[in-house]
Amino acid sequence: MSPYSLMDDRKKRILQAVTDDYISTAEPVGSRTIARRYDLGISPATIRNEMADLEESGYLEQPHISAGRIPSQKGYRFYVDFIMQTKGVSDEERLRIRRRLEERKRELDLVTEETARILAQLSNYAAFVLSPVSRAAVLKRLELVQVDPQLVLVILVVDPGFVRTHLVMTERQLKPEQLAYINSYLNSRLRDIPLSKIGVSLLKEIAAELKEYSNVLEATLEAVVQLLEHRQEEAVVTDGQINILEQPEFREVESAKRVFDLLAEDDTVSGLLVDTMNAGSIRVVIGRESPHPNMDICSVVSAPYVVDGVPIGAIGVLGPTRMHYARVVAIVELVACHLGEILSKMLVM
Amino acid sequence: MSPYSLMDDRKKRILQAVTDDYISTAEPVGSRTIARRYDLGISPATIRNEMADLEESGYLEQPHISAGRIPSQKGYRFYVDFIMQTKGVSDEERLRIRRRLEERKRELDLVTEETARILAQLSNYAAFVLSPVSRAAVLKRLELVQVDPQLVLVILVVDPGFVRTHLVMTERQLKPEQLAYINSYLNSRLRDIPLSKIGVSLLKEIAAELKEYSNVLEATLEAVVQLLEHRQEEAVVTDGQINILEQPEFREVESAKRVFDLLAEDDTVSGLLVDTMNAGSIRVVIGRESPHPNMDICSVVSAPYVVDGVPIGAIGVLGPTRMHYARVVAIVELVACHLGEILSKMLVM
DNA sequence: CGTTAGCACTCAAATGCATTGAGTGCTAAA
DNA sequence: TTTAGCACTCAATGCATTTGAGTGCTAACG
Repeated sequence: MSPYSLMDDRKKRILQAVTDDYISTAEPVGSRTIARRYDLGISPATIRNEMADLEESGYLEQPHISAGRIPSQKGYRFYVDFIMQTKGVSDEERLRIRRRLEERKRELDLVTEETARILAQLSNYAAFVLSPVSRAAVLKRLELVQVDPQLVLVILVVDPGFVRTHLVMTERQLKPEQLAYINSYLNSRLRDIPLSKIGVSLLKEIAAELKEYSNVLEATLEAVVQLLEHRQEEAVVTDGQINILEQPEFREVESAKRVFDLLAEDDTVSGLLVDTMNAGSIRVVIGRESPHPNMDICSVVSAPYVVDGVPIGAIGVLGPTRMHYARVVAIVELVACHLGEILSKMLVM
Repeated sequence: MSPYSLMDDRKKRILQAVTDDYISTAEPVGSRTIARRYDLGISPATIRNEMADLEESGYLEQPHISAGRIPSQKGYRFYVDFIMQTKGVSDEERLRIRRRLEERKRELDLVTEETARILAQLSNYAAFVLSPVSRAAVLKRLELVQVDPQLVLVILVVDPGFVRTHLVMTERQLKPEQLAYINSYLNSRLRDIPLSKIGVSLLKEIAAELKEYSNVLEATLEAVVQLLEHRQEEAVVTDGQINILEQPEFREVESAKRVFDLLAEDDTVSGLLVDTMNAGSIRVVIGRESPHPNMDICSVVSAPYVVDGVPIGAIGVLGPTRMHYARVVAIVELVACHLGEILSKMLVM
């Protein structure tokens, strides 16, 4: 028997009322309150009966016997899936989002940072952005520049969208012709190769072919590996952690600390975002639905962003389980959409 | 009359006992406790009398009339200036610091991040690092590389120690000779010029001289300005904010939030570090000695780090006024010293 | 038969009050 | 000058009481 078969329309409206009210007040909601505040045309007694049913089937729970009800995990889940209507974002806000992103269009890092900031400000929760990684990303160019008798600058240009540099010490200075030769050789071997194909083995092969320059090359190629890895590490940008402290459920420092710990472990957050990216659609993870123990008191709304129909990253908002889902879902969806559009302009180059 | 004239040796020892005890327990200290825990050879009554004197002259205060004493701001100041002995750091720790820094020696950003992390871990407070900026920094090289028909990569190499890149859109593709010409011209004008001298006026002048390429140059030079500014913004790296939540004085979320707000405003922290760098020596700022209102419940220990005798940056630790000054001062001094040494190896190139 | 009113019941939170204990200042004795 | 003794203060603690919002159950109502 599906659990939802028990859910008639009136129960739905009551669950909605309880959830809406609890989301905005953070106080358990009683039957009287609902009868007063929401015009359902039924008496507190009837509401009590319905609430008892809802509790029995697991959508509501009582912190203690003589308190009002609050939504359970299952209740939030039902609310998110079948009840709430995502709240439209005002045109003005929409415009502001777009404008702020446009302004930062120049550099990829800045766009992701700005996105995180926008999300945090709009949602009033903590926000994070997984930087765009493209499976199709290719090494566009690899350049060595002698900047000093003993220093070579390695420049990696990756398409779509980022540039990394690294300084390498060399023992002897290379002549310009030598450098030019190495450059053109490296580019002939590596240009337009997908990053995923560039591994230690390929690089070793190249080093062997150019072994007269092994001196420079070893360090250089090691740097290449590092740079490509380093990018992965850096992939998550966070903002708005402070907002966590505004939430009444985190008034006790203990619980706040658990959330901060959660945010500090990059793995957890980035894993979640990667999952969302792969899933390819907006996701709402409520409390213990996530395996992570510190997540039990939190929910996360996350969405991938898409360029040319391919998800290349994801964004997310983390708040208490009592999260303003309707609004946050709308915001996350909207921001993800704008971000995708902006990036598609930037990355198609 | 100097306030210190009243401070005989016994008073000093009592102030030390009170401060040490309060620093480790976070509880107001009474005369009995001191008599028991510290072997001063005097009775609680005597201690009471001395404490009354110390309170009168402003070194101690009472949270309420029937509680023990805690050090006042002035008390901490005296403790820091005249009483405490900075606590040696174990050789093992010393070695670990050095090794961790050595590992990250490759890239400047990584060194500052690692430094912040080390400081936070050792001190158990929040830590920050002002990235090295050298007044003597010069633009070592400015290179334009065509990476795509419509994209030019601007590379800035600054000595000492960092590289920035930026992508610029161009309307038409430049021929290699043209690019080479621009490159060599720009380098002839800008190479080895101190960053502080590179302003809008100089760049405008150059743009005028090369006005046949104004198309590319405008965007490029604008990017140069942005990059040099952007570096300033990014200058402070922070770590260990979570440690703040461990401190009993921040158990109330309100006060924790004030500190987080403080840390979130980059200006405050970076201003403080810049001051320290300019001052050229270790500084301890206690509570309201700082003008910033949210600092009243905090203290900061900060020290410049020095390359070739010149302070080029600063590091700092922020904790509650009840900070473990002796230990933190030792740590900050030590880390600053190691950082300076590591950087001098990196930057002299 | 679903809905509502009434009522007894529950329990967290707030309130009031006495107790405890760590701490103080003052005074007088050592 | 130091210390012992003593009266005093006051935050914190514990405990009983009250309050009030909320519930479940039952019986009456349309």
